[in-house]
Amino acid sequence: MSIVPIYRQDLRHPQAQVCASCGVRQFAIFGVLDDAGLDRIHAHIASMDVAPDRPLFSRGERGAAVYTVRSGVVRFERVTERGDRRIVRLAGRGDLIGPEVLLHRPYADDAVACTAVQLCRIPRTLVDELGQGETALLRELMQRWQRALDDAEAWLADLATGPARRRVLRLLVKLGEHADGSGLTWLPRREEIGDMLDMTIETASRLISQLRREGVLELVGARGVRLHMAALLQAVRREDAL
Amino acid sequence: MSIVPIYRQDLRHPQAQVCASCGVRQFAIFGVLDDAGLDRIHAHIASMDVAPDRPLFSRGERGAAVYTVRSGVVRFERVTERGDRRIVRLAGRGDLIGPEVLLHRPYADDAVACTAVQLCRIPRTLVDELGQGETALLRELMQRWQRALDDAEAWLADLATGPARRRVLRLLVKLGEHADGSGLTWLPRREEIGDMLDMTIETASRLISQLRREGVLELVGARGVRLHMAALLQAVRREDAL
DNA sequence: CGAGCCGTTGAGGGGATTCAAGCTCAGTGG
DNA sequence: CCACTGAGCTTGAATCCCCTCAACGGCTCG
Repeated sequence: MSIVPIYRQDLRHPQAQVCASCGVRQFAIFGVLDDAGLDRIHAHIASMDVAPDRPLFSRGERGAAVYTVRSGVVRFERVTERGDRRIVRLAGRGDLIGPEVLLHRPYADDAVACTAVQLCRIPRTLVDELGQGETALLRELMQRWQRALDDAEAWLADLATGPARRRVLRLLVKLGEHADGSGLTWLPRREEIGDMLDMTIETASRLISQLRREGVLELVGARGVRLHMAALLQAVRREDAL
Repeated sequence: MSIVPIYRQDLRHPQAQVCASCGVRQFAIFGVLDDAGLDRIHAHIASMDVAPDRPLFSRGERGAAVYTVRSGVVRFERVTERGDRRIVRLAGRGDLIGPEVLLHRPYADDAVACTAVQLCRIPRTLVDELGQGETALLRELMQRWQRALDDAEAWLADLATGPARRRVLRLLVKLGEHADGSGLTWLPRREEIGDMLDMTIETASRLISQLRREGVLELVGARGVRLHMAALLQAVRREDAL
């Protein structure tokens, strides 16, 4: 986990304009601030890289920062009382991670990088200060919260319902939302698919193989898939039509 | 759905001090306001009653109000693309319903009363105005959002995981949280249990009957249960211990 | 009293799990 | 260079849980 401070004092510094020109600025929490607002905060924000399968934080931990995802995919996990893992949500580019620390609460989930992940680390105190004056910032925060809630409910309705094949297909659709231009995206390990969809690794494997044979997807390397969206969407529709 | 305005101008009016003395005030969104703050808003807040199985609002509808639950249980539903209903969350006393309208968004779910429900109806514009000055109110709002998010994820981890018997047991535990003093609480119809736990009404019925025979619960009237918590919690533990 | 809804229970079949055996492939060290 | 190893993936066979289909009983209500 490497941390790089983002300097902006010296505008000629190569990283000087990182925040202002950040590609995800429009998606990120500080998108509502003008350049002057950014000037007040840039020095406190750090850029971070997290390697696949590395944890960002753990449930119960009392953190002092929230994060914005610049690139990559992060998963939120919980351990059920039976002792097995359940993945309850994914976050991608532009999503806010760990807003509960702004309320001085411990993190609600384990957060783990799925792919290589780039983050902006935002100290809690920074948001506390800004929140005094900037109502717009608070509104933006509420937007994020609502989006997360919506994602959670959609996950429940889409990925926790119906037979295994249907759940896998819907997961693929959701993974497709994080794909790059060519439809190439991250494919979880079979065990992770199992923890997302509440099924065994064998069932997950059988279904992925079956969909590969049907031409819905193509495995690319160890952790990659190329989704053939036409075939995928058709398969989903066929599944939903009874 | 009956609506009763809450007056406070005339302190001798029987409903005059409803807001100030409201039993759920500490749980509700305006708990952070002092009496002076309450004075500015009470005239705009209406008390509402909703009968069981009556809708509060529908997904996609552009509402102009949020609600606080004073008593009763409300469920949030979605219709999956396959066309069947999925209940994604419950809300009880003190919970905030429909905060997405504060962001000028349509309601995210269908909301339906499970039991008889008492609500406070709070117009969006009121929160908008207050939000300008009262940062404390915005913070309180964020608390609600985070709680809802946490509930949604807990629902996923608890009620969408594992074999049917386990899911029913955990649902009973969750329903027990909304119970009155004597352990008497609302029991969903078999069909509703099915929509919560993704199982058929037959499976739900079999398991409820089985638990009744085991002495975990007692049916009381059409929609009531008395939970025997000791036996229930023991059954849950036995389930989790493999 | 019949109609309709809701809940219960049974029998049979199907889909997912369990148990088990190979397979692929990257990394390691002889 | 290549066997060796282990983790992850695949596939098969048997079992079991849950769904499907079906019949029936209790209850309310017109």
